[in-house]
Amino acid sequence: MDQGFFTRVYEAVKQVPPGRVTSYGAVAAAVGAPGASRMVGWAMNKAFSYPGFVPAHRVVNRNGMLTGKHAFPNADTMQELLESEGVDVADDVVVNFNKVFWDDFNVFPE
DNA sequence: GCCCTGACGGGAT
DNA sequence: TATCCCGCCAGGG
Repeated sequence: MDQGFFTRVYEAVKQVPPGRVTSYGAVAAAVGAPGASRMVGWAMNKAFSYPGFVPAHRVVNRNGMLTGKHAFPNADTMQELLESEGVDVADDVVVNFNKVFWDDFNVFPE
């Protein structure tokens, strides 16, 4: 049941628990599209149009940098949300990214 | 229906 | 180790 590539990405991102962050590549691989990290970011941009809450702010690039903060109402919203969940962010970059990194996705059976 | 862009990632230099 | 270039897939003009 192909609900759409984006939907699959949203479901994966929604699996990320608060206080934890993941990378686009990890999500892409989780949905069965390793390398399509760009698609993940593109989907996140549309995440606000998706019903339900998609923690797009918990998805950063592999450097831990908040590259998508511009997609939020305010450029600081993404950072504020992360800090609010216990994720330390400094200069648009997740501190201790290696510690808060989360990739225990529930792999989809296809 | 073609071309370009886009919240990235990895390999090569 | 840092920087550059190419490739992923889908959407929009």
